[in-house]
Amino acid sequence: MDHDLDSVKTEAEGSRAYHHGALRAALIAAAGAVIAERGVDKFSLREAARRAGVSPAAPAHHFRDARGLLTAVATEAFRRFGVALEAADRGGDRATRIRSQGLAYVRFALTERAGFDLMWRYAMIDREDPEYKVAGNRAFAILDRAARGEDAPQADNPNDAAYAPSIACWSMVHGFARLAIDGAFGTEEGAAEQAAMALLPHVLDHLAV
Amino acid sequence: MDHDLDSVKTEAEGSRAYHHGALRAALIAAAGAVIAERGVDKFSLREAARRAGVSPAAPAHHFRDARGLLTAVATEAFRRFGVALEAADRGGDRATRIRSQGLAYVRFALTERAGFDLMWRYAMIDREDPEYKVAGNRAFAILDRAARGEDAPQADNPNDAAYAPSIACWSMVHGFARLAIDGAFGTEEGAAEQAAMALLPHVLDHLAV
DNA sequence: TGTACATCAGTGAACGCGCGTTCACTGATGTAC
DNA sequence: TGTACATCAGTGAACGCGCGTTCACTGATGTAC
Repeated sequence: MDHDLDSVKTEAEGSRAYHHGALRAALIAAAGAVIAERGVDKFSLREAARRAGVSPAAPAHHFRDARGLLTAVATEAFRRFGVALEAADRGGDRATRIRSQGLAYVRFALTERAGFDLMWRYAMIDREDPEYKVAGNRAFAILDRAARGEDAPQADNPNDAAYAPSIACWSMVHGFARLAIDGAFGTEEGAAEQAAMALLPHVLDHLAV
Repeated sequence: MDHDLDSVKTEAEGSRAYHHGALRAALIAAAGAVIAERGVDKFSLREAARRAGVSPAAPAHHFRDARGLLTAVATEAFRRFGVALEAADRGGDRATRIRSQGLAYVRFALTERAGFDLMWRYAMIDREDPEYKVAGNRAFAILDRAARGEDAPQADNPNDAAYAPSIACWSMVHGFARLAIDGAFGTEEGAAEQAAMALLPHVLDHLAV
């Protein structure tokens, strides 16, 4: 959770004049806050600048454009995502690890909805950005190690059928998370979380690896 | 596939003056074409009106506002979706039916990406619209009958654990479809389709019902 | 069958909005000598 | 240690844009008598 604007700003306190000091980080935090509050669709670069206490032209010195900033936000989200998956994994047999990571996957999606949304919104970010790709691949690798075991052979082609067990896990938890977020289990406040608690453990029982 | 603007327009040809004759249908078709071409995010009511050959104020006579039009588009997409699932189901045992519908689910998502996207974009549509809800529930019921068998008991609460087998299927195919659409299996032209062909059958092997 | 008139389905101009980006600029920083 | 100056990181005004919706209107349709 890094949407904490104040903490970022405080770091730079004192140099409260022309030079912000940590504007790059502050803009990423502000942009995260904007999408968390208004939704990914309603993001605006001006609003992010406004929240960072800076003129609308300032972001251009740190990010090429709005897409560049959002790509950085998505990359950070992917990193936190990887960390969350890793932290949830307490070892054990494959079935156990898959359950732990699966629950963490959905928990992250529901907790950081906006970030999770953005991570996959390729219309708004630059998927070819190297840092974004690294963060994404790293998250998948963590999931893959749990699903196929620590020393499963790595195929050359990422679409190799050998990855089917991992992709099956991934698909199921990703689908569940998306359905929950998108209101398939109810649109009322908290419905997604409730459905996750009531249904996810049983749903994961139907995953055969 | 109903994004065929011309066919709708042709119906009304002759009365080429003030009254369009079938503007409601034409607007739905035009809006479908807009999102198919530019993506859901880039939809614009004015553009849809333009394509239907009508002034930007005209849609207001048939739909409350932009959201109303998009809700109608999403509803139509959900209907076609249900039809596609039903058509794919050639009977057989549960495993067979699940495979058939699962393949159809992903095929629909990849073929009608924009419509599929919109169906779940609750920021852009009115999820409480009765027709939308009916179309959505109907599609789920079709999937549910295949996954749990024709005469499985219906629970009162749609989040009842009894539905776990259906929601497991749903999650897996939905997740796979989303990942494919969102470029997780490659961002090049046709990568999603190729991944679906190469991976989906193996992925579905990991579904235990 | 003809006519008056209400209703319906359009027009097109105008509104105000917030957006992303560009521009010429200026203040602060840091480095070379 | 002091100073000149290049570079960096900001400003704020302005640009043009396309949008959704509103408005007063008008032409076509259909219905009551």
